[in-house]
Amino acid sequence: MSVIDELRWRGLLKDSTPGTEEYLEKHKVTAYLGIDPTADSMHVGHLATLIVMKHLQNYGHRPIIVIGGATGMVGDPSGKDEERPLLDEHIIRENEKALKEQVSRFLDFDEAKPNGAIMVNNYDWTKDYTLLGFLRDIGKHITVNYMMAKESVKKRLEKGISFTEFTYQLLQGYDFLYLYEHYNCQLQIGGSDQWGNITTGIELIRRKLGHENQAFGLVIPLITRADGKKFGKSEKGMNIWLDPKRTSPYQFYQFWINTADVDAEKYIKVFTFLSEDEINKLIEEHKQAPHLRVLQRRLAEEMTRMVHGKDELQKAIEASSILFGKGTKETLAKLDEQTFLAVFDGVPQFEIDRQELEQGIDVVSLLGEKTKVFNSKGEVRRMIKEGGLNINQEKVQTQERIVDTNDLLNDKYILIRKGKKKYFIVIAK
RNA sequence: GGGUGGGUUCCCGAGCGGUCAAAGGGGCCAGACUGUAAAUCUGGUGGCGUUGCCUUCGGAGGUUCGAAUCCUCCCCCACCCA
Repeated sequence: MSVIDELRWRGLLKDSTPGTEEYLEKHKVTAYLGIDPTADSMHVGHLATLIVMKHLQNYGHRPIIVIGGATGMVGDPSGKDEERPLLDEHIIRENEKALKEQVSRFLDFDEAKPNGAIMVNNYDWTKDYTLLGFLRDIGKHITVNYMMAKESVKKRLEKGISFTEFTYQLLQGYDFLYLYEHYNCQLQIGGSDQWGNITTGIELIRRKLGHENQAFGLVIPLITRADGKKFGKSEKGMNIWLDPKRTSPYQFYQFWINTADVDAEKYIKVFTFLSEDEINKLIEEHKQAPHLRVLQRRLAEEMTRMVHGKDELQKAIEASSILFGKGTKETLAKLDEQTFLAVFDGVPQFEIDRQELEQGIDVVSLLGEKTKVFNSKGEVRRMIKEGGLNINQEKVQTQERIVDTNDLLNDKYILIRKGKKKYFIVIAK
């Protein structure tokens, strides 16, 4: 099987420029993927293209990760309705460092291997380029007509697009040209929104270096959700990050566990490296007994292990079974402090004065006033009335419920649950 | 610069002197059912000392016993004309 076939059955191939498949079958190439250093961590939205890079590497091709230090300073209009804020150099450098570390978890950066991955920053070859030089060497080869025809530009003509963002595709096109010349990089990978930028690069290589120079592009489809919501966000719309400091491994695991059935079938192909046979077996198994959710479990396992490692995966599974399995007041009380904190890592925490607790406080003022777990007392009352409030896994029956030091777990914590799966911790200080 | 239509609670949007904490929809929250799913159904969705009181309808003033609703000025948005 060729790498293209592999990507195709996995649903990772949306489109590629003519001749890509044939070329990849006959040659080992160098392929590049650009990542914007807009944050100091990637999120699950970055995963799909990164995984394509890994597949390429597995098939003997060499991946280059390009940190968009320069392009990030300009801003890509693709898929954006409005002008983007610019990033300054200091932030970009900081972010680059963090991203480097993350990517090396996925790709093999072993320099000794012919297809060892490398990482570069386009700021390094762009920063000293003079305006005149750029206009003469690069701008001369591409017509404005060509640039205006791009979807990303066309969409913005009504609303307005700055010259800076208009130029973006040339800048990214130049990256491809530079990499082609210096790293023999012939393939660019991207999301489908990158098609326009990628083809500009290919066009630039051909026009500047001549027709015998072949470069290719390959884009993956937008990863969607069956319910139409944007993939890669938590219920609250927060990004699911790869950095455990931003999204705890437990939350990360839960993100995948909560995948809808139809999506799970799709995602397990896209995001894991399991074989086609194995995946088909899992899908079959899932259809036999959907309530066991083997697909979601396996997906969450594979992803958490890939991103956070075996130990963190184990902890996430344990935490989940305590929270969603037979979690009772008794099992909670048995947890030692360290395990408790690990399980509830990332759960919002609130503090309460210990002395007040010794006297006993009614739930309503504790949660609605003293700690602000809830926005108002009215909200707490409402929640109790609806039967959606639990303290240490026991349902709160009445508004008069008094909370005192007897409710403390490990003599320190009170576990609040709202609804089925929203947790809060109150800490006695 | 001229004109017209607008700015209402998280969002859209009704209200156009009292019966307005403000219809309806969306979203969100909870409950039932379930598989930590989907769909469906039910309830909730400004605050508080909750038969009541307080704050809210772009901003500031004013008229009135009483204003989201009327008047004045100002700010902002959309469209049209120059």
